[in-house]
Amino acid sequence: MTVHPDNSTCQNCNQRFNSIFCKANEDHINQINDQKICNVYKKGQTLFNEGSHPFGVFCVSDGKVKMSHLGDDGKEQIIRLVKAGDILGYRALLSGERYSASAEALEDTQVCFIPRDLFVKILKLDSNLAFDMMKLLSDELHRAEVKLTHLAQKPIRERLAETLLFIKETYGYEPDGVTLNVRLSREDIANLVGTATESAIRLLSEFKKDGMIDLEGKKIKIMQAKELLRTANIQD
Amino acid sequence: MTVHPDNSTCQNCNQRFNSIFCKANEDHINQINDQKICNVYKKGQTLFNEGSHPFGVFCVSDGKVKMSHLGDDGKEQIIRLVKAGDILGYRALLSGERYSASAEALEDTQVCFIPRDLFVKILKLDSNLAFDMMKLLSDELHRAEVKLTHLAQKPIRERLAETLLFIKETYGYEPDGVTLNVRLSREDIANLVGTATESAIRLLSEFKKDGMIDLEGKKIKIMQAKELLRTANIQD
DNA sequence: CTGTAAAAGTGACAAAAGTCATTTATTTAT
DNA sequence: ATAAATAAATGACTTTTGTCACTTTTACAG
Repeated sequence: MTVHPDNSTCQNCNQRFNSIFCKANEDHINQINDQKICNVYKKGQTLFNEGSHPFGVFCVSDGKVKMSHLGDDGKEQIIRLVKAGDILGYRALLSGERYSASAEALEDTQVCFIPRDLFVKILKLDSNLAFDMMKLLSDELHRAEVKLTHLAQKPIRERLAETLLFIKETYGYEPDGVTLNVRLSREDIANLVGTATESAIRLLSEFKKDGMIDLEGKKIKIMQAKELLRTANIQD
Repeated sequence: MTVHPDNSTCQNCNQRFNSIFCKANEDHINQINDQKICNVYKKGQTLFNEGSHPFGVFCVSDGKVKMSHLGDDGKEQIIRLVKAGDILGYRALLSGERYSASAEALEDTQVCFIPRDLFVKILKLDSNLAFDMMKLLSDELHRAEVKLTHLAQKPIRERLAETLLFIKETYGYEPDGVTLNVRLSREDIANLVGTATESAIRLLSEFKKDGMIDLEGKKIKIMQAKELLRTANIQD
């Protein structure tokens, strides 16, 4: 991971005006800056595990993280993809519960940890931040409810197409304008779609044969976004 | 529906200390009482529809409501069961979006409408309420994520057992101590489980044959909760 | 009441998706 | 650079679940 000297303070963080703290006042930003603990997680490393206690929230300044539940039979279900500027770990903290999901770095990722008490204090003092937090939770709830409905009602083919578009929305393209800007294993893709790895592999091959995508190892290129959207069959 | 004269003010509402407003101060309760608009919805009537604008939140003082998404192919997915003491309509309001779900009374239901501006104002002034709201959203998000995982990974038999236990948790039993205190159509049950109506019917019959439940029209009696729990195969 | 519509229930069949075994390719560590 | 481990791909097969057509039962309006 590149070292970002200008990035080591919250004031100069490249996500300063991109995160939920964008509207926070200088005083609060300074307090966060004083108490934050920065950390780099290598690809595959775990930020926290399902079942452990939350002691604060994580703020991602660079990198990518997946959050997942372990199903009752040990199969992973990915419930969220986290990008730079996002925070994570707030759900359990605000519920007053242990983590219900695990978080794992998808690539080398730079994260600042904000202690619980400070986060809660600022949330109490800054009602705008509290409203932004409620909006964030409401938006996530919406996403979860839509996903839940699609899992119950849509065939895997449509869900895979939707998932690819979702990855595009979340992480965007590489400079070439077609390659998804993240490397996911076929298993991760399957765990995002909610299907068996083999089924995901087969359908990806079909999508390639149909010319909608192109596959080069873990690189996925979106060749026909429109056709993919049609395949996803999204009406909302 | 029985008329509750003592129930017509928030101060005397039988859900006064059961709702999210239980810790609100007297002044705020008085303001809510002054501005609230009470209404009775008959069974089958709609409180609001997916796609329309939220102008406030609903507080249920008596009755039961289902909230559901319409899937892309027109099939309904029930995403929440609402009981007396619960509020509804807050998700869209806090997101600043239109309703993403519809709400329909499952039986005659008494509801108070709290205007948007008042709700937001009190939320801004009372940080405890704001935190309770964040907790509510976080809990709902957790529920949605668990449900999403189960939809992706568990067979319908397990999900139906889980759904019956969920209905029990939500609405409890009638005085006999075994009959679920709500009448749902087979279609509603299927839309809660996320399956075809015929599959739900078949499995309910199996559960009855196995002695776990008893069916009398729309009455469902839980005969062996433990066996049902084992069938649900829940590890968390 | 009683006819009509809606809901519940059933069977046969088709489609979708998962599982298992095996091969091939790609990483990774030494 | 190369062996070993891990991931991807593929085929055959099974299981699960959905669909359609139909019968029976229940609810309800006139």
